[in-house]
Amino acid sequence: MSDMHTLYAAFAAKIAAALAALEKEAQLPAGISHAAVSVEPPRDPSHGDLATNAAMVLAKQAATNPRALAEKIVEKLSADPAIESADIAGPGFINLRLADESWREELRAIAALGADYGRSTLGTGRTVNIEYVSANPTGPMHMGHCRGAVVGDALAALLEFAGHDVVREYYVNDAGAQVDVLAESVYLRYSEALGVAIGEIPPGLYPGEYLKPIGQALAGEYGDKYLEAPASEWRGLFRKRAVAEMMALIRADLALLGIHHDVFSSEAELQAAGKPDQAEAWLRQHDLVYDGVLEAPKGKTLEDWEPVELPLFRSTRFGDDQDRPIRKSDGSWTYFGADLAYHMQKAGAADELIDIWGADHAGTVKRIKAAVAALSQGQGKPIPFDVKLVQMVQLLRGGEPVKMSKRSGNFVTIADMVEEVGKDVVRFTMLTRKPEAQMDFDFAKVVEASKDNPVFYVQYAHARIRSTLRKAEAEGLAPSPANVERLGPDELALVKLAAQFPRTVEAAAQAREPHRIAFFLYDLAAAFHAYWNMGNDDSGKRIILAHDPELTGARLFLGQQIGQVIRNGLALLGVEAVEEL
RNA sequence: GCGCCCGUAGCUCAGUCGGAUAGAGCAUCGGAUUCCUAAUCCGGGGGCCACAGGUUCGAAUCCUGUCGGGCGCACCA
Repeated sequence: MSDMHTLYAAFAAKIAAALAALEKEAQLPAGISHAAVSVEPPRDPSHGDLATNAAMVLAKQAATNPRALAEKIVEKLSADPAIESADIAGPGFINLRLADESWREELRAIAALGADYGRSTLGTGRTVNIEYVSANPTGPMHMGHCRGAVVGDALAALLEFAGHDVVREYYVNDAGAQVDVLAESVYLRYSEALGVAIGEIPPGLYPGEYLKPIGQALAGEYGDKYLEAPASEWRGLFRKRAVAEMMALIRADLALLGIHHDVFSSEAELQAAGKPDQAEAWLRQHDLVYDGVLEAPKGKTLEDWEPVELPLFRSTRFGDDQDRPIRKSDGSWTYFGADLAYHMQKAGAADELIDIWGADHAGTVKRIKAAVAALSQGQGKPIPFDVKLVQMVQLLRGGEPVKMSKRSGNFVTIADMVEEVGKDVVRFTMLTRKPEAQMDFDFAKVVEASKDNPVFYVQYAHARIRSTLRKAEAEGLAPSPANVERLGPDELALVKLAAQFPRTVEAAAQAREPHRIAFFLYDLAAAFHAYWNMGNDDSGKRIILAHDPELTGARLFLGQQIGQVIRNGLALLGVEAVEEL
């Protein structure tokens, strides 16, 4: 389905046609760029329904002044019956007022497209791989993972709705030192299950209770077979088993948030397949990796620092502070060394890559972007690659910071959080802020069902609509498009707002900012609540009017479509559109 | 010391590839409920868009610098 079905796109096309006609008549020079021409609703509704800056941005190239050019454009547009008026305002804006029928047509379009209203062809034919969460498989998901998980998931849904093929991917870091520590921690629980007194968990190991069941399961399966055995005999087995169990735990936590990935990629498998070796060989051939010694860090003094020769990637060529090691001194891969190979693997099956990272990894963005650029260009398939950084969330309860201690394994888990405030509140709250700004998450505020909480506000608007439709049905009244011409200005104003949904989807997808959907829904809900309350002051403005089934049908139809748009938007955010509150 | 992110109303935040008189919620003050869900609505007050320069027809938005907050800064991930 073409995005030309939406009203804003259709009028952008009309303006383009007017400009083309002027070119043909040599009123405009041919071949000038129209890229800066925009068609948007003016901030002030009294200016009209649509405004374009075409005359202002083209005047210089056309060697004329904006108002003179605007007059010519207006002349062309005025011929269109869908355009009721076209006026020139301010420095050269062209304000258009559309015929009411245009808005009624859009209302019918919402009904016809239903759940597909707002879907775009923007990304058709492009596969985007979006990697998010990728938490280490060493324990349950905690709050530190939550925002990135929600933002990544909403972005994936948004890009999909905008026409892209989307691959939701999770990188399982099952090859580093941390999973050996995990294996040891599980071994301790295994011993414990066999009756060994383990006492305090030694520092450096994972102390969480969640490892106990794995130790017990292993004790049940293997008895005391590994109790006296050297680590070399059990480490691999325990590691593999522990990672599998942790990933099951993590998937369950993600499911609580409504998040499901398409692909889980294992770092260990990547290394076993020799991908990092291949990348290193190529980089060395092209003098992008060399053996060298790093300088001591500047900002702080490290007592145990000593110079070591390592294979270094020349990230300084790409604006990084220093070159970065791809292997450790024992020959094993650094995270970065494996990660660059991993990104090439992803690039093989996608046209674009997006990573969602926590802000604490900001320092590593330059090196990975540099490596991906170098490798993908060198291999003849340069790939757009975007790293979105998600800022920290400060957890509060009634204004006081929630204390967390990593050492004791005492942290706020996602499971706790979803249980306490609910999936919808967690998701919506995380999406009502732009990701690159820090945010506070206050348990006390967020569960207040009315005050500070936009989730309920939007859901309430939807619930009101559904409730009205139920009540009307009980009275034998049904929504109908038959008499939409009886809808008045207050009602068409709602349509005008809802009609911005498709362009909001496209703008949000292009900017990769799912939070714009959340704010749009808030505005639409507010407009509906205001409309609703008109019926409190003037009973003639209520939706259900027993004496006038035709007008009632038209208003119910309007409400039905507003509800549809709210549902479509909430679906992108992964928030439920409730029937009642 | 260096890098990245942020700085908009008392508080929490929006602000469309630069566009017309900078918006919303909370808080505060004043109103609306015999009536489709008042978990809602209507109205008032509240701003040197951190500061200083620059770019241009036009800057909260782009550039430079300063100040303030956060995050990070050897073979951790």
